[in-house]
Amino acid sequence: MPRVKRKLPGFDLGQVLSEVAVDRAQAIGPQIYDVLRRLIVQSQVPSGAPLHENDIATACRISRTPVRAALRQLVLEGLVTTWPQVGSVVASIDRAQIAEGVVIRRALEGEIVRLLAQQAQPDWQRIEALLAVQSDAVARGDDYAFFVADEQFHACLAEMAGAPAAWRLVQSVKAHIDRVRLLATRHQPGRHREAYLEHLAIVEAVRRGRAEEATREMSRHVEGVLKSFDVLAVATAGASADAVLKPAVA
Amino acid sequence: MPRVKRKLPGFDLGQVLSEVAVDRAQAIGPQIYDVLRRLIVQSQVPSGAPLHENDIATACRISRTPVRAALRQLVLEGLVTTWPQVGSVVASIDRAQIAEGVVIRRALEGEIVRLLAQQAQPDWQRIEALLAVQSDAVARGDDYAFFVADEQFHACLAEMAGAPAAWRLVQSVKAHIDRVRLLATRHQPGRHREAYLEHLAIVEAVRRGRAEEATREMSRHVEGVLKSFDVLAVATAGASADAVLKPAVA
DNA sequence: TCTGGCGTTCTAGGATACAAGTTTTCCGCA
DNA sequence: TGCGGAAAACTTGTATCCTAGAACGCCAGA
Repeated sequence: MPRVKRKLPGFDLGQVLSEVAVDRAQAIGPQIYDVLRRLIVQSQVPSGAPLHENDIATACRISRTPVRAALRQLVLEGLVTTWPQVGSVVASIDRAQIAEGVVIRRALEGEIVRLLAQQAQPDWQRIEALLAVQSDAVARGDDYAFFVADEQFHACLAEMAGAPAAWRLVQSVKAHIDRVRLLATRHQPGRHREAYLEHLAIVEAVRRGRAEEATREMSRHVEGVLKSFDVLAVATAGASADAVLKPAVA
Repeated sequence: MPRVKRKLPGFDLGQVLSEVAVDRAQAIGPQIYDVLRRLIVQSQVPSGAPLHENDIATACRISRTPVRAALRQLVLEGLVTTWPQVGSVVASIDRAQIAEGVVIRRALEGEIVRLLAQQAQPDWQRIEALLAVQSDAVARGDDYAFFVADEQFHACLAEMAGAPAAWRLVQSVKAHIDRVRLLATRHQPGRHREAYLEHLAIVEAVRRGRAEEATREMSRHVEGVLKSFDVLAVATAGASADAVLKPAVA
């Protein structure tokens, strides 16, 4: 079995990338990185899809050099797998990785809300505004809007806790987790309302200065993705030979 | 004032790199990354030293391509700063960054020992062996040997806890912390003995299954670097215009 | 039909060439 | 001597070319 398929049936990377407009006045590498990362996280480029440097370069009308830089960074994040002299593919999602991501987020974001509850003087207005956006997104059933607001909410907490580096680390594991969350969304109609309520609980605990409670609520919140994974595993079982999720037993 | 000095007085990168032997049978980029990272962490290439792609490439008898790959990765880790069209330098060390590194390590490694104390069946023989090496290094006053054994000790804990991704994240912040520790070593003659005793305390707590105690001991342990930073700040105050440490007020 | 070997084709890695932008240098000039 | 300012000499960023190695496909042989 080849490690990298030439083409993934029913998927055309060139078509997905054809609308990408690169700004030649800015550095190209980071732009390609941003585009590819977003496409992978939102599963517009599915697991196992080949990411050949040449294909991407020609689709975006640029050379391979900035494409290589972007792919290397995605490899470091674990979103892409590259086999030397063979090719690159979008990494598949396995449960162990998600589970460890949960451990990492629990540790880091738990610490973030603990710091917030203990010492910082949060900008409540900003948090309230983000919660309002989430509430609105839930009411409208706009999953993508909720996803964006959720990202901003967590980033806001980290920023107010004065932990920018911690947030960068969280982001690198959050990418994998978000892939699962976004894929599972349509199988979990009520999940976003749940997540919103968990956010409320976290904020309430922080507001009252209850560090331990805030940490506990954050743990519960980030652990939610494990359920999403299992829902997704059931929903996609046997759906396709090119499994989105890596089999539990490799 | 230039953002990147052409040359740092009293320092010759070419000389440091002249002994580097690249294995043309392996990928070159990762080799250069490893070399540069080690040189920076061990302060054999000091803060502020220029890292021009061409200099490195010619010194190692290779092209700029793999050098660029290595530098990009070091930039992501925060060990190198690159200004577009201007140049790259070894990043300076500032206290806020170290402090946040401590927070991150406390969160992640605290979680690691908590997991170990709660569930895992650690390989005590391996831990004991590493502790013995440390004890030996302390007795001989071999700072570098202790550094290596310390790295292995922490890596061992993470591995046994089944948290390889968490360990990778720890490593990325540990690099900055190690720079401080290694620089401060000669100003803190008893520090390694202290660190060894802290390791013992951590292991003892884990062995007894006392998760909270293990976490607390790990916190104390990783916080030690803040003292090292302050010792170093005093020792190097006014030592040089090209400060190793970034001034508290930028 | 299956299998094994060999040549073609494709891939990423590295080297080299060129472009765009910044810093330094140096010369005319007051 | 001090000061603009233009040009030279750097830098990193991008494009293109070459190469080693892996996978595919064809074909001969059983």
